[in-house]
Amino acid sequence: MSVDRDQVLRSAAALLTRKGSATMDEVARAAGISRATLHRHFAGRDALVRALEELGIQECETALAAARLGEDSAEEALRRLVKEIQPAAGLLAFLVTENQLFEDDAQHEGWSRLDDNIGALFRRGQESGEFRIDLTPVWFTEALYGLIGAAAWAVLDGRVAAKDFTHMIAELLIGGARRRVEP
Amino acid sequence: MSVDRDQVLRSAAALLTRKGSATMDEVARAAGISRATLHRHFAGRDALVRALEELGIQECETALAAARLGEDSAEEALRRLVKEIQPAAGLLAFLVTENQLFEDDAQHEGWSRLDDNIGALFRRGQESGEFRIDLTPVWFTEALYGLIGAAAWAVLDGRVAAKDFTHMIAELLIGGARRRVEP
DNA sequence: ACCAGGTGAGACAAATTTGTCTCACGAGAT
DNA sequence: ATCTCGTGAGACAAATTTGTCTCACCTGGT
Repeated sequence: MSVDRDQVLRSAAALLTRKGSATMDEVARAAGISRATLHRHFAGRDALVRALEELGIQECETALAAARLGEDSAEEALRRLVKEIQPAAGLLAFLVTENQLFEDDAQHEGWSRLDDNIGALFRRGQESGEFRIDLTPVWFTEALYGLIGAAAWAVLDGRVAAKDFTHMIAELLIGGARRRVEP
Repeated sequence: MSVDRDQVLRSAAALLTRKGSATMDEVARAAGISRATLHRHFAGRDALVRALEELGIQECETALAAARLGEDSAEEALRRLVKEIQPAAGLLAFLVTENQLFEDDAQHEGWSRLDDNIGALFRRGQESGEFRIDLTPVWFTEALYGLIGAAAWAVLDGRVAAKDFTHMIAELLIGGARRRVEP
């Protein structure tokens, strides 16, 4: 029976998210295949990580497209983005810790495209008066990534409920911790 | 001349934050010492990581003590905490990615102590009416760690200015992205 | 001058991981 | 029934990393 490449990547992501130092053998066993087969599909560990990077970027781009960042208010668009990106959160949490991907000067073009699109969303929110202007869109973007990673880890460890994922991130990012006075 | 153990740990943290897969040889060279000397001070890679964990916990505890989390408003205390914890941010960013530290059931007791203290701060803010109650103290705590890590990485990559560290984290965490209407 | 302690450089074996290969097996197609 | 393709299992060498050891050197104190 032929191996489902996508399923292998997803189980690899799940394992590597928990244990970034997992060997090719462990990755193979986690996917339920032999190391030989894993090597037939991915030339080596580098190729595997690169494939995971591709998958992560692709899932993020899908999420961005589905979130229609240019429509409605920036706040609503941001909530949609967080909701749509949740399935990719675990993979994303792994990729951001894989600093091997960023240590060489030539990082994947997909990340800058994503950064630009998300940054543009925050900029739109600032220009429309929704968002504060004393924090930069770049920081908002980085903070979004950081919160997604933190939430993914907290869910994995069982410290917070998975169903609260979207609410936790979006509410904190948009409204912060301060109690809002009823209008 | 005797080696400054603390300085070795700090340079190791700086290197491992950028490249988590650095070998003992690279760590030694980064510290300006030989691999033999590095081994004389830290029995192996595990011992080195554990020592970094100890250092990180200790620095966080120092920061917590200096921030006097029980005094003034929770918001003011939180701002002090972020400010005091900034020197440990890089080390912290490395430690949270070192999931080796958490994969065994017996994690360092120091982390739970820190979590408890920080969680208590957020709970105090909720009970005093400063902070919203639809997000849990646990999530606030995780989000703080996530934002600290994200900020540390962004500063390392030059995407944001180091001098904005405290302001970025505290403002986003406390006030969120939404523009506040003048009272 | 002498000594003691700490260090650097290098050699070495052991352990681990990786990449490649061969061979046998089994499911599905013809 | 036969063929073919993909897979599992295992062997194997190469590369990497680690841990340990020895020896020479240097510096500070006596």
